[in-house]
Amino acid sequence: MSDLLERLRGRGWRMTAQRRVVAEVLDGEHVHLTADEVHSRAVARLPEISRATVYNTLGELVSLGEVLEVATDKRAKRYDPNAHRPHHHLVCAQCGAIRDVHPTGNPLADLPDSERFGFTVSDVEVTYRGTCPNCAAA
Amino acid sequence: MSDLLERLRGRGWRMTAQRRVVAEVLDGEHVHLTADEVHSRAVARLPEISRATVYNTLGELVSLGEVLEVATDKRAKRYDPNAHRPHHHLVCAQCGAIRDVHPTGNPLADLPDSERFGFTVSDVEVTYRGTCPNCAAA
DNA sequence: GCTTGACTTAGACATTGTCTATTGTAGGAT
DNA sequence: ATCCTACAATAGACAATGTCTAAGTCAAGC
Repeated sequence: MSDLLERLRGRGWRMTAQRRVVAEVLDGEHVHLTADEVHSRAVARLPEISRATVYNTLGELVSLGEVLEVATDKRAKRYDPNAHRPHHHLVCAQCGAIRDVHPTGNPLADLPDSERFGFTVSDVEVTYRGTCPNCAAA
Repeated sequence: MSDLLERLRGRGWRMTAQRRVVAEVLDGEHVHLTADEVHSRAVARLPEISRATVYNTLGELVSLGEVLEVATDKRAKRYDPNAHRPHHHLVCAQCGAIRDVHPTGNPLADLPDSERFGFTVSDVEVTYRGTCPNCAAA
């Protein structure tokens, strides 16, 4: 994670207490947090940090490719710090729990040219849905 | 689409002007509309229909499995009337245009048991991202 | 043609995200 | 070490999307 801070500094990021805290929150936690959850945790460490700053910082991290936005079908976007290891997601349809998964195969290769409609396809996102053990037991 | 209305009546749906209009809007259009777009088009045919009714009706159609919710990473959920033919989506990262696509292969088979964490996996959603011809030209 | 419970309505409310004008500050220049 | 300045942070208004409630309306069975 100091890796992360180093990389950011290397890219000309001005280092501020707020940005450091946001980066630390993302790094310390392996669940995928919503922007609001990031804000709550950031406030715990730096009470005067504002919502706008958290949103701005998350947006910058996404632009820089250090963090991924994940749109499960829940309401809020989630932020995934695991941007450098490609992976997909498994989501519990009932409680919303998320796990990172690594399917075999390459879905990009499964989309024939005839199905690309002239698009330049750069990325695939695979979301598996199901029921987690906890919810199945209930 | 009268198919759809038949099926719904068969399931004990009370048929109202509002519900008919929502079903017609979804059926007549092959783009994936947001709830708000559905509302706008419904209002054009039935000016006094309320937003809440459109949301309720869409939610009911989703529960009944007649329509799918699609969460691209845009802000609003989109509603996909094509629920009975399995397909995935190709999204333009710039303008948000969506196409239905039919990749080969079966992503469900690509998720080994060891990567399922005890979940009962029932569904996969694949979203390809890229740049559409229009945006590439610009 | 009644009755009744499901449906619809308007609009308040909730959640998530964005923008703006102002104030603060990191980091280079002196 | 101090000063400058552009970039960053702040509070809070605003916007977009979605949910809920209380009261009125109507489809469908009798």
